[in-house]
Amino acid sequence: MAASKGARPPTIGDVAARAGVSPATVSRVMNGNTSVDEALAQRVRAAATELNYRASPLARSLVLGKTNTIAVVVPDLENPTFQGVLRGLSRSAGHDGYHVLIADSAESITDEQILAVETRRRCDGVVLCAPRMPESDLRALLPELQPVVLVNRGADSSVPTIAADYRTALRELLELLYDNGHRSLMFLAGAPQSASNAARLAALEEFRAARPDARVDVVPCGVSFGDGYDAAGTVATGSSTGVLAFNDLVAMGLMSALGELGVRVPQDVSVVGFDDIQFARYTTPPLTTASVPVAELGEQAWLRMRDLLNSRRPARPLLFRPRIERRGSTGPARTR
Amino acid sequence: MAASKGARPPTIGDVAARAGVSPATVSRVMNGNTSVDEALAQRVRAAATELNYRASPLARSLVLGKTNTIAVVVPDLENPTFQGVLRGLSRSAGHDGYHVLIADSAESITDEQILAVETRRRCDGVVLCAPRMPESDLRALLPELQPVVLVNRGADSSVPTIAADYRTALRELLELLYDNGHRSLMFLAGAPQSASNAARLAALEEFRAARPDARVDVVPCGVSFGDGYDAAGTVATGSSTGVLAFNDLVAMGLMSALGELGVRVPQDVSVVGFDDIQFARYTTPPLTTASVPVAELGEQAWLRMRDLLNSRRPARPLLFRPRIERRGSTGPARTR
DNA sequence: CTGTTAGCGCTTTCAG
DNA sequence: CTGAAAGCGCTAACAG
Repeated sequence: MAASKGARPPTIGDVAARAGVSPATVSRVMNGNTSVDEALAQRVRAAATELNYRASPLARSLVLGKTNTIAVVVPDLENPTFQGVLRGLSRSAGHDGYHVLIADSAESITDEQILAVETRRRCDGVVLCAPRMPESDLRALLPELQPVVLVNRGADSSVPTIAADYRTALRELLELLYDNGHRSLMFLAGAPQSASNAARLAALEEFRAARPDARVDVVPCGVSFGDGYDAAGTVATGSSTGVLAFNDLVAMGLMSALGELGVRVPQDVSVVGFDDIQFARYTTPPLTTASVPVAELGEQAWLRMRDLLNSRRPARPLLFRPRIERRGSTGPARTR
Repeated sequence: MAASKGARPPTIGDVAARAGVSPATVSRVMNGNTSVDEALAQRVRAAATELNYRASPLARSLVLGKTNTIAVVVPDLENPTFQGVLRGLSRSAGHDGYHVLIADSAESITDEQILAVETRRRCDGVVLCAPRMPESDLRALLPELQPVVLVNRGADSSVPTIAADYRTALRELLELLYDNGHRSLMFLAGAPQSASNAARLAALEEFRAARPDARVDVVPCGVSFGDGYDAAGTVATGSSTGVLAFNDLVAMGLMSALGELGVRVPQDVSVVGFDDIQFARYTTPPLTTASVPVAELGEQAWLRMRDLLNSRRPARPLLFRPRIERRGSTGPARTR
């Protein structure tokens, strides 16, 4: 048996002693350096196995100058988007032998920066999801964080970016409603300072320019289920026949409250969401939405990070084009 | 300005040189050791600020023998339960200045153990969520992982455990249906080997013993939306008036498919879920379920871990009693 | 091919 | 109160 009670883990010295060689030789064997006599190598491996030896990642990291760990900082672990990014990132990084340190800033924008810097020092790079961080703060932060990959948020071209094309997707959702005869639309906006909200507003502008006969009201709302629920009154009393929720959560909250108010979807009002979270296809009616492949975002973020870590030039910035999922929550416009 | 292009981070030596003191003194100042002359301390702090110096966590960890990091290993980051545990854990550990390393075993039971051991070495302890790991493997693993906290799974009393009381909660759901006149019940079972499935089956046994006039069929199903969806046929053609889904996901999938089949909930069949995930209250009809405070599970896991790390005797094992949320998906039994 | 030596960046006796 | 020196566990020249 190896480890007994409270025993400190065996060191490379222990293995060396047991195998009757120097620590350097043990190191060579453990790292697959072939320039070691096979007989010796055998002895070393045997000793290592008997002692259940594993090199201390800490010590290796210190001398190698790399931790084999990356950090991901997210504003909110409760948000399905970041959960998906984390999942994709964690899986693909793990696949390449990398570990993931997670930093949840709990929406605190000030903490976020400190957190990012502090976390950065414990690992080899950081994947940053910071949709609300002011542009200027971000610029100041980025150099300190390198290597860094940005998710769902642009910067100068010096830092790799993975993002979903919120603008184009919302534009397509607007067109979908328009094609169904809707001329009076309502957009339930998310966090005013967020990058993805800005992208959506840009889509609105494009749409207004292209479709002067349509009208789109912007109503401040929020990003959560409850926010959508609370917006039902505004929707019910308004004259819009089509509502674009900031995301699926908002759309689901809205539909739920609409149902209680006796407003029928899609007969009375069409509703579209955004993200295509796991539950969107199972609401009643199933939600029309733009499908954002969040796990792939995370996966691609890792691929970029991996390039950076290997001092390869990272692949070009990726702008995922969400797929429009047309389901039961949208239908022809009805005169109200 | 401090850091310029590609500059390596300043070391304690750099600060010492700039302040005209020894590294030891810098160390003392940075660690709040008061036995340093205030004038010197000022100079050191000034130098540190100018250089934007921060002690390398890596080097500190090596010499201090602690990383200020814990790991959490989960079988699946897609599962809302583990997402919640992670969230609660991350927030509360972060609050105490600890970092969280995440290991997603992607349901691979073999990898899980290797992953756990490997991850353990990079940090000070691990919170283990391993509902499917065979008992014997777990016992063998635990000593290597110490300090360790177990979530939703018991072990000998030597290791702190946080769990939800699945048995009692399912028992209460069974009684709820019984009290509504249901005598023919169906349980859609989850992963056969999982600890929480076993707890639910135990509840079934209790119920059968206490209510001999009721009948409960166990149907293998699964844990996901799709699994519930696929079970609708069995439910629709069966004679049960009440269905207990393994969890909310399954219940939602089931209700969705039931709707398509023209089976009304709760008029034709009552459905209960389990977990009370964020969306459960917004399904149509809203889902009756047992509310498991997943984030609190994570939070309490951290509290236990913190005790362990400070070599305090951890607080007693915690068994969260889920709260029954009675909503619209359950009603009086109907003769079928 | 293998051992010796010198660090990685920090903390901590131990002297002075 | 402060500095010199040793060492956390490992790897990477550099000799032999």
